Amino acid sequence: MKLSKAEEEVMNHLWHLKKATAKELIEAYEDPKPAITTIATLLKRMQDKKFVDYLQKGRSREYFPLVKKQEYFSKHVNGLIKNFFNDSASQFASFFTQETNLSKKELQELKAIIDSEIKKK
Amino acid sequence: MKLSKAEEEVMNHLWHLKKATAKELIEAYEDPKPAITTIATLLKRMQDKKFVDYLQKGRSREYFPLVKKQEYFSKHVNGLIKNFFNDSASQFASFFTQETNLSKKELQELKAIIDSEIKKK
DNA sequence: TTTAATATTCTACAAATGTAGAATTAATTT
DNA sequence: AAATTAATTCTACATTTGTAGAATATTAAA
Repeated sequence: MKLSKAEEEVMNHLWHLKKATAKELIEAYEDPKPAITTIATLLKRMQDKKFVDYLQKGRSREYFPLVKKQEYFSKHVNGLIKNFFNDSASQFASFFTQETNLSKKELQELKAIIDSEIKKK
Repeated sequence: MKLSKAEEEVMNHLWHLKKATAKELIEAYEDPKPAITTIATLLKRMQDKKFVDYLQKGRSREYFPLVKKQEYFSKHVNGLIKNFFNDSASQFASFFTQETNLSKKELQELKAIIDSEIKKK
């Protein structure tokens, strides 16, 4: 199961805030902010899909993520890789490295990360 | 503008084949293959969106991509990065490196690519 | 407690998507 | 030429998505 675009945006705010009410989520949006009922609808759908749950706090609900960004995202990336790069992560990686505009500094950082990953193997 | 999931799949086959008729595209699918009318619908929608065009070849049409995979994909990735990593490609990169299961060999290749990218800067 | 404010749910609806049968057109074979 | 086959277009329809007003319930303020 996957979140829709609009749901992903909610989720993203929620990951960031860790937990939040509908109202707080709206605040996280840029203008033009969506109607609160829109957020409510999305949250309900997300709950159906088991991506969030909530705790009743006073009169309102405090939603929280049921999946970690990492988890969600790694699945997402894997789908992407499968879809576009015939399941070759390294093909994707090299593409990525060449196409995104990483600065020299960022590339060096990335290299360091890769080095430490290599050491782990 | 973006392609839908199903359209992306057609596009992917098309990038691979370079050019193809609806029929040839279907062959590229795994079972259960979609109906040819489904492919036709998708191709027409993709044409409306200016992602493909065709040349009439005898009785049928030979479709070809109007956008390069690279182009399409780099936009796509950038959207993804923006969406999930607050526009930080390096954040995405390090995530990616740690989350996907690249082998030692692949990591070393990646490192080499990064090195050559660093040199270019 | 009447009223006002707030939160949540219902209902709605247009647009996009996935999917494909029916109809039509064009070419090929009898 | 008539019948068959193949390609393309039309039409259709169920789902999913984005969006939010109307209705309802709950709580706080007057």
